[in-house]
Amino acid sequence: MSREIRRTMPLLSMNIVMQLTELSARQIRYYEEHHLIEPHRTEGNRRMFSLNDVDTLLEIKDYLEQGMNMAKIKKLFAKKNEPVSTDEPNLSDSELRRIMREEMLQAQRMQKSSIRRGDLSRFY
Amino acid sequence: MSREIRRTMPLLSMNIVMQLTELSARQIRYYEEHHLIEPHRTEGNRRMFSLNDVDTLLEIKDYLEQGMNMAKIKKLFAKKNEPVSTDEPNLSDSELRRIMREEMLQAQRMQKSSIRRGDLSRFY
DNA sequence: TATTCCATGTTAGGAAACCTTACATGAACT
DNA sequence: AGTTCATGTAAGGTTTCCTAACATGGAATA
Repeated sequence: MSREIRRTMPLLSMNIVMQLTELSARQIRYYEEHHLIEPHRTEGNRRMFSLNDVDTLLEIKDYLEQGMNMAKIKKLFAKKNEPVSTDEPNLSDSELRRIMREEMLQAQRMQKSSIRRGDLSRFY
Repeated sequence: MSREIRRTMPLLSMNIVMQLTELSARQIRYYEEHHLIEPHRTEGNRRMFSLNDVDTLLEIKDYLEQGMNMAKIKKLFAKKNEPVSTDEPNLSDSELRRIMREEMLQAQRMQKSSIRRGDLSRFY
């Protein structure tokens, strides 16, 4: 399974994205308001983020820390996402999850070790 | 970030693990009771699973479908985590591939995907 | 300087998701 | 028939997340 697919699957809840990005929920929702990310929603309306969303958030964070404002960031992202456009077939969600499972099955994992809360942002 | 760390990070909530594994919450908790997985907990006592946990759950599921009971599965996992043995072939590879094939034929998940058309075209 | 704007904090009220515990059930053994 | 096993289900409680609204402090601007 390709890396890209893995990275676009909506796997992560708000809680964990806050930890991975060290952003507040308010900030994350604000950036969504500005259409910089568009997280998936569960049936119950909970946001579910992909790893790509996390990447984007980290990028936004970085730009803001550099003094860029939302308007500029928006333009920057607009340019980034512009060029490619074709009409391709869509894959169903179930297919995506199937692919995900496949990938996981192939992994040869041997041992677990637990990671303490708070370690995540350091490693990401 | 190393692969090991990626796979042991507790990123996933119950909800998404149920979807990835097609197991019920009851089942997942039951396997935890039997110490086959030990998901992390948030401060509020919510389970957070790693990709390795998902992997383990899929393995359990397969064994159960093959008619194995928990006692045997436990022993199997115990052996697996023992120091490496030189002779015996790894049967889980072919088994895993079998599950994969089975699951490919399956479908119908509940959640709609946030993955936009275009993201997958490069890979299919 | 005063005003407005921007990015974020905070609070409130409600809903969804998850928790544990306990009891129910049907299939497979004994 | 009784027991065990794996799972379902229900109840009652807690945590996490939601939206909406208002608050705020610093920057930009009039």
